[in-house]
Amino acid sequence: MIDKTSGVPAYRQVATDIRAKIESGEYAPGAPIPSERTLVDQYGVSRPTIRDAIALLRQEGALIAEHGRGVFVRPRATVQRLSRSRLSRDARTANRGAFLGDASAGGFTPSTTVKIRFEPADERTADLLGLDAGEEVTVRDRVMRADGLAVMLAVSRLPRSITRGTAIEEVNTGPGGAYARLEENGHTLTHFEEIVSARMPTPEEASILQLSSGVPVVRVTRVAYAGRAVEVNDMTLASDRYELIYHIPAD
Amino acid sequence: MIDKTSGVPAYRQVATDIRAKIESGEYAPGAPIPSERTLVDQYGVSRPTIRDAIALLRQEGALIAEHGRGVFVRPRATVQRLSRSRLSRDARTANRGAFLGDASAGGFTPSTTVKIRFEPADERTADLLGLDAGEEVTVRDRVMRADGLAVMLAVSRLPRSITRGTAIEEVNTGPGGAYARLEENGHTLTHFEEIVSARMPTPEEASILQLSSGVPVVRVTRVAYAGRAVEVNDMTLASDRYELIYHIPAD
DNA sequence: CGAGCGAACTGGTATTGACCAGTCGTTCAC
DNA sequence: GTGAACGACTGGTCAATACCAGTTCGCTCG
Repeated sequence: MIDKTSGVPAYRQVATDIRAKIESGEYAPGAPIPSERTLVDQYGVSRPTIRDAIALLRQEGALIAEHGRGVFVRPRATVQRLSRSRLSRDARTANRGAFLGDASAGGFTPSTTVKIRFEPADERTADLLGLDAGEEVTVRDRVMRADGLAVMLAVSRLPRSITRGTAIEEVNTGPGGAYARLEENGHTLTHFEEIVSARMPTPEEASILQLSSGVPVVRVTRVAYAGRAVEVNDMTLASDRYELIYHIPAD
Repeated sequence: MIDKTSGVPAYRQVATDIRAKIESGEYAPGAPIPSERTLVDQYGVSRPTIRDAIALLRQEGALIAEHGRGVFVRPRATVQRLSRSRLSRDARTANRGAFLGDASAGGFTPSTTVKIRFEPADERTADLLGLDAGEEVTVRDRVMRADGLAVMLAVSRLPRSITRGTAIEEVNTGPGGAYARLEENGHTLTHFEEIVSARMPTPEEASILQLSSGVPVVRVTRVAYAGRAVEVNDMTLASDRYELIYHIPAD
């Protein structure tokens, strides 16, 4: 099965073979593959070599290992497809915020934990919000959960000068969320800008979001404008549980 | 340095220590960390253990290994920030297509390779384009490069019934790109929908995009509508070289 | 009959040792 | 002086082996 003269490392040959068996359906999604020691016999290589192959496939997200149970083909992702296309005023007034709007569309039970703090603006925040570095900002640090499972981390920063005395500085921002409170105080929202990227999670993020290894996070930075920039929201999403949907007019 | 009684695996303790030294600046971005064999002496563990620690940090994207040279702290990503906010008719008429529009905004030299083929629609394509499975579609398979470096793979599928006889079936679609040709033929574009996710690359994608390990890809599926769905474009982007920017009106 | 213990599996961690394969500086021959 | 070759580094691969830790299930004992 393994060609030692090909120049291709043995562990890669094993990984390629297992990958092919996953794609062909011989190893079905959710089903276990043979144990490491069985694969050692099958391929005639040592256990570290088999483990290198499995590590590669785990990094690709194709396999999931469970201590004491076995190694499994990653099941198809739960397509939660939380539509994030709507930051419309209608949606805001109907719900309590953007995430709760996603929730009612996605058919899951949402919950959030919020921590409020105040801090001086760092350079990036000051730049995005048009403040001087060091000006005080209100920070809303949130963990969003869907049916109990954390799916998103979000850190909002707003100039304290426009949140003072409003429910935005409270854990519960009230009906319509922080954006509704902004509009009530004369900051009529004009548009949003979202910058999307992806990277591997830090160990802390992986722990909070309970990410299996090989699953990246999507990073979204949303800047809300009401004439001026009024909010920077840095969101970190589990890429295997969240899809972003954008609606773009043609002209 | 390593506490063998703590219950925390040695390779994780080493990884945590190296990560701290990166964050503190003791190991600077772009600079090499000590060689594996030096770290073996420093931490008093075996080489495979050191390699496990380095593998973990490579997977997190914190380190880059270069055979024969050393292991380096990943330098800050080149923020190319190719704005992809514009699918407007104005931008189309001014350039040759969406990617070339990004290019003129980003200040780099673009190049593409295109392969055209025709095939029956698979189930997903048929579903998205509102076709019967098996109907013929035109497939435009492209590799986009910025200053010679591949940054995006894109596979567009359009019903052959609306591309027949147009430059969309040619390698060079002419001024304004495929979207301009569609509009010339009576398919006035109304809106686009983009579904964004992320995952780890397949080995083939990693090879074409020259991704270092630990760098995920962003997946964007764009559906273009002209009354009906007229195009499905599956794009794969190198997340360390591309940021997506979306502009969202407030109401 | 049921609860619990233990054997036999699973993957996880770690060691020692060996050799291959790139990179780069130095040295030696021309 | 210059260029080729060598040596001393670097990381990459692989083996054989040992023991730890979580899971599962069957057998035994109450």
